[in-house]
Amino acid sequence: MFDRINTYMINHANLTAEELSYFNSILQFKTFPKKTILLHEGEICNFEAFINKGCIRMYYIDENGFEVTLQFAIEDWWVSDIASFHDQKPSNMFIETLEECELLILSPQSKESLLSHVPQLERMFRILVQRNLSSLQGRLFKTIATSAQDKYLDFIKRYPTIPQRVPQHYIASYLGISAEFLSKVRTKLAKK
Amino acid sequence: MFDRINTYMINHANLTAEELSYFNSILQFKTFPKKTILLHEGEICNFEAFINKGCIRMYYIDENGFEVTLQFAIEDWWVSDIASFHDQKPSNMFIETLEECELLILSPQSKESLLSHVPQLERMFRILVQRNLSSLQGRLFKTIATSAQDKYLDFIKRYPTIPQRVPQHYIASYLGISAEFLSKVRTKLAKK
DNA sequence: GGCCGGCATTGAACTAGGACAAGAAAATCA
DNA sequence: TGATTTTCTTGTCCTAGTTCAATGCCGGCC
Repeated sequence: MFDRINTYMINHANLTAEELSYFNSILQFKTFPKKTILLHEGEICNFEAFINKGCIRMYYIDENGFEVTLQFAIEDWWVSDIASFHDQKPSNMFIETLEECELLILSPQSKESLLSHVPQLERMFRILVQRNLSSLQGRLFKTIATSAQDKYLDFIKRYPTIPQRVPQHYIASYLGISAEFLSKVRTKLAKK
Repeated sequence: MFDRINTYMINHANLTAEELSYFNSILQFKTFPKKTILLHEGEICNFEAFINKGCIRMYYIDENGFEVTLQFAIEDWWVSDIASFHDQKPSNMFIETLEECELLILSPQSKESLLSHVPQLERMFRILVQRNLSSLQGRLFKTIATSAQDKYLDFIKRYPTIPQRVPQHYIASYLGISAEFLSKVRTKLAKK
């Protein structure tokens, strides 16, 4: 149950055996069926979840029902709306399972106590957020500067396993193009 | 010289008088003329700079010379390519002054020693990055989901002082639209 | 096995925004 | 002050991507 996350922790921080077992003790293990909405717009996000198994999507919806996928997340990723989690304010995104999921969950209180017991994890979480920020910066650039085709090619290169796991129209909504146009891009690519 | 940053620090962390003066002691004060490139693509970013005075732009350029402005920053902002700064790896962005600037600078070493002397600042920097991440998430959404006009209106609402300080075509490159089209959007808005 | 709902494809008509070009206006500087 | 460079505007034509609608497809479920 903790294999995956412990391997992860060993690679991302160096904790003593006691620290690691304390960490494990405060995690809550939960499973969720496919298509469960873990966070609704307007709710406060009270989890920071490590994906032990499964696939999750974070997305926004505007007034007209237009969806933008912010992120897909699979095994070994942390998922949360950090702004909402951290400031305990209503989120403006949705988080939804795309497959049956096994999650290891930190609540705001357990994270708080984790950080006070193991202060060096402050650093790991900071780095996690930094990485996230930096890759989002790069993505914004590509979203603005490149064609639909290049975005798609870049996507399958960066996330080669995702297309097998999630419906294609969600990928379109990640790339910021319509599902129909993604289909056209793909058939054009296939002809080469 | 330290007024502005000390006010900032008092609002964002609570340090003792000694900690604050230690903090001041490791900052390096520097001024730069307008249009100085502080960081070139390919270089390692070795500063995290607090803007005491002036205005700065961070941007990407693609192979065809197409520019995307990632961020404008003015007084009270921190500016850096954190990924490059933190991992000491080449940056893929540019950072440039748009006005004459007064900066208070942390080097990687001084930040390191700052964090080991005043570990609670780890938290302040993490929160800074989190805020940044969260606002970038919102921006990506708007970039994809809204029209040029709405993006522009949103921009002047969020950053009302920026349009007076920076050339309009840079704003266009922030919004992800052409300078010409921004001009058309503006004349259309002016007619109402 | 048949039906149903989500998903992908394709085509035709349309549009937001881009590219280019040429001036006008404003800022910079000697 | 005038000269030069940078910025902004306006018009025309063009295209990448959208919207809408129709069709087919696959997988799940009774």
